[in-house]
Amino acid sequence: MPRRDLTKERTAQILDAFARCVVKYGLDGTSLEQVAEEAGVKRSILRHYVGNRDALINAMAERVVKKYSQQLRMMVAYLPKAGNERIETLLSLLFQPEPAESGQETFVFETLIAAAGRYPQLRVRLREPIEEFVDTVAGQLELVFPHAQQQCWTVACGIVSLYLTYASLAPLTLPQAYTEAALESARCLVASLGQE
Amino acid sequence: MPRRDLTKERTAQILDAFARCVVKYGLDGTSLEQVAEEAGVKRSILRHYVGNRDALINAMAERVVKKYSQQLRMMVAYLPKAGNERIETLLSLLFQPEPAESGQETFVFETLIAAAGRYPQLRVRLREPIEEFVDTVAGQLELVFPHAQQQCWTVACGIVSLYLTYASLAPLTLPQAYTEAALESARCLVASLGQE
DNA sequence: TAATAGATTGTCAAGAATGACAATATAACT
DNA sequence: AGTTATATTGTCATTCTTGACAATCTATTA
Repeated sequence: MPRRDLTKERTAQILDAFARCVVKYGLDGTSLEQVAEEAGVKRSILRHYVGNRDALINAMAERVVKKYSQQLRMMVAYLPKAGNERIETLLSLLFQPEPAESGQETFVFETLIAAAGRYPQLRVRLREPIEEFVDTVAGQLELVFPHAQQQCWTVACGIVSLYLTYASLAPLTLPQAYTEAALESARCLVASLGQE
Repeated sequence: MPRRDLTKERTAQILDAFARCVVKYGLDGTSLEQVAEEAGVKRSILRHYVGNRDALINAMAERVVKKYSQQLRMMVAYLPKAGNERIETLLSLLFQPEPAESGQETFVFETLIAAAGRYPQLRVRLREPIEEFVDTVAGQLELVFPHAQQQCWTVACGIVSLYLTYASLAPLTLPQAYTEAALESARCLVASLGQE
């Protein structure tokens, strides 16, 4: 007899709006009113479905983490099976010149990381996707370089680091040479695995 | 006949306080009142010497950029003269487990970068120290590997990227293994220069 | 069609943040 | 000691932000 439950839709709608606001005004620079307006709802609706600011931030972190994990899995699924090509494709996907829609995604992610110092709940929650990222890349490397798993993990760490900087410096709009250098460095790390 | 000009002292005092506040509450999460309190002055003083929020942010960016440049120069001056040792010392200085006082410094720097999207003045101003950082590292590498300057620059980009991630993930307090992996990756990049 | 649970809107009050400016105090110099 | 330029303090009005809650609307089902 009750009415259809809109919780999921509304929540998604609001969190997406929040993400866009974070890009525009910063995590602490956005008021709930702005988020509501961006989402096209009244602030009372926001309050009803998500709650206060803390709840909003936690919910968004949860959403970002899930999306990140999904994208990662999709990327791995998309890779060709041939060994060498597989790694090269992985790298070119990570360091493609247009992070496109993923750009906002990653920016929000980095913003949350930077805020982890003040929102301790985030610290715990955000470690996981980083570890997953590194482990996934390491796993792919091990497929091609089954000897020396230790070094695969180290290189994976390096690649992820390079990628994260590449993403976090995006707001500065540095010349493309920097991106290319990041990709080149990543290739260099991979190459080091084949030499011993 | 007038009174002594305190502009420099007060400004420094206020900007340092602002930096500490940014760590605690975020760039947009700190009110001018908080900054004033942290600095131990009235808000009117802050307004008198620095101005409104935009002026405060710009002034801090200026200060951070200068400090960064200084620290970089000091670090280079401190390096031993012997070629190989020189690079190794540089790396261990960058990736030392305790970024110590530099920790806050770098965090503020990254915060400003992340905000560059919303404060276009920052975008222009913050490119410079990044470029200087890369060029300086590249210069050091060229001392040891004078052939192939192109590759020195690429590797320098990689090292700086690794360092920045290492610094930006600090709020997550990841296991030390990640730091070590970053250092190891940096060494690996340097090693690649000696092989051709 | 009537009942119900949930969606949606509106409004109010308390508090925080900021900008502006008047007023006072004080060090330095003649 | 008096003058002067600057330091410092205090306060007011305006706007923004948020939390709370009452009131209304509407889809769904019996």
